[in-house]
Amino acid sequence: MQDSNTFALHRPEFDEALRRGDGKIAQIMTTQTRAFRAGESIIRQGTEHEFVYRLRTGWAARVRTLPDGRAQIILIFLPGDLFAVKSMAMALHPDEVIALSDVTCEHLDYRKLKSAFDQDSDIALRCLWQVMEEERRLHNWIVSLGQGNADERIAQMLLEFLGRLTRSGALADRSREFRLPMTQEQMGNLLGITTVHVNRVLKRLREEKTAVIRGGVAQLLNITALKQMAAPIQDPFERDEPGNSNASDKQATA
Amino acid sequence: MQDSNTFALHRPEFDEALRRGDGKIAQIMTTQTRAFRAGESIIRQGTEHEFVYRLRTGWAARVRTLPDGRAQIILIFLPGDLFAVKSMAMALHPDEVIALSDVTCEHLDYRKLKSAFDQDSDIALRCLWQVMEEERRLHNWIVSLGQGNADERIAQMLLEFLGRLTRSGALADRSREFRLPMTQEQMGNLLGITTVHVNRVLKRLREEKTAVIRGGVAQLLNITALKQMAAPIQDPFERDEPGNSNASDKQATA
DNA sequence: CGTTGCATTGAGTGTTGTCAAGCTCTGTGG
DNA sequence: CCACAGAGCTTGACAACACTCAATGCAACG
Repeated sequence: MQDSNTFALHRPEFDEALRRGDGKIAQIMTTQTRAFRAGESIIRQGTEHEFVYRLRTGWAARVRTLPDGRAQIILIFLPGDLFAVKSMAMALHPDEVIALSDVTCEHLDYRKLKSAFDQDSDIALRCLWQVMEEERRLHNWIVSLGQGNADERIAQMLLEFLGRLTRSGALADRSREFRLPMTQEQMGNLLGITTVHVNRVLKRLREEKTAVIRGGVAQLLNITALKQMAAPIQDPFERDEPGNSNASDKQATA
Repeated sequence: MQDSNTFALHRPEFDEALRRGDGKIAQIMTTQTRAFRAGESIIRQGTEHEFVYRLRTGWAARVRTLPDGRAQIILIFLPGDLFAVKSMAMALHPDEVIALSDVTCEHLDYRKLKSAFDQDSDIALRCLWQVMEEERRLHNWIVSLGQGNADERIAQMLLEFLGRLTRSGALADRSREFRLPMTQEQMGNLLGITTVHVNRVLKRLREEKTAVIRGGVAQLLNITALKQMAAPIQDPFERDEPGNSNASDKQATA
């Protein structure tokens, strides 16, 4: 979260406060650390919860499991993200949060965070920002699910991961390869399509040398092509973000 | 927003503060009122915005319009809702907000709200709550779009409207009829299906005497049937909400 | 009466889902 | 070292839900 682009979309006058808040939260949370294995449940559906979490390493996902066994992944959390900020105002969690890979995360009693929240506007702003940034992603995702076909959704997903990892500093600026700790079934649950269809699209992307997703690693070989695929449903701002789309992308694809 | 059920899902210790915050915000905003006709744009896509709004009467929607002309309605605002709370932290609006019916709303410079926010924790909590409640609805909507078929989505939409209107006090507790100021095209844009298909499902609901949507008015004739339709994708908490599902519903359907 | 916006309906198409089988890889235990 | 099991990936054949295109109906309005 050191990268100055992290807060690029937001009012400049808050940038400093947000960065301070980020550091402060990381600091007050650092005393309480927990580890989870891939597949474990970090927060269980329907439980009362007392904690706000900060993901330190690994990937996690918010999942809603339906009575008939279907599941929808609502949101993916990457290192640096806060989650269950809602604990501060909601009694019960409607969804489960599971570890997609091995995970370490810090947590803090929501009452403690709430009092820090009241006393320190940097911390309040950082929490608010997390909620708003998530909301922005949720909006994008709704557009994706509502209007996009399978190709568009998959391209959008890959670009979102690349962008978030790059902006959070977890990835070298020019790197187009990252660990993607999700099975095709999980991708299907995120994208609202079946495993079989995820597989068909990934196969085509591989054949077309656009992207190779294999063994938990994603290589985005042709960013331009992915952007063209995702373009119809893309967040209008996403295109202008630094490190995400610029001249070098187009050159890199030749 | 007088109804005590409004905040039923949330930690009881905050209920009072939320209600106070709601009143205070309504009060400080009440000086600045604007009116819009159905179809007008309240906030334009991509513009810089200075205001936070509170919807007083009428329905509004957050819409993302895609380059190729498709549109997705991301969220529906009903009377009492705050919107563009994000103005406090984001410079540009990625989406448009349009008036679905004739609308009146109050607004306030985000800086003024921000300073009220800093000085009064009731107000801060009310803003935070708005964002979180929206997030809850967004989560539900993602499940709906990702996992539901057209029938399930339409049933879910109708029940959500009924629940929100009832909880906000805009509707008598036992009433199953409300103004629904949306065209079938707009419903399609909300539900992620085409106008033609919306029409076919509504026709069937009408024939089955489950619900009649006509001339901007919705009559939910058979709530139980609608709940059965929506059940597979329903928010687990939604079922337990007061005024939404209870014995009287089942009786009312015979 | 035209016109305009919205609702309705039909016929044909296609993207995606379903079902089912086989494959690959990895770890484990004999 | 091999056999086996299990998880995840891959593929094919077929079905279906929803889309497209296109026409018509209908009411409100100038």
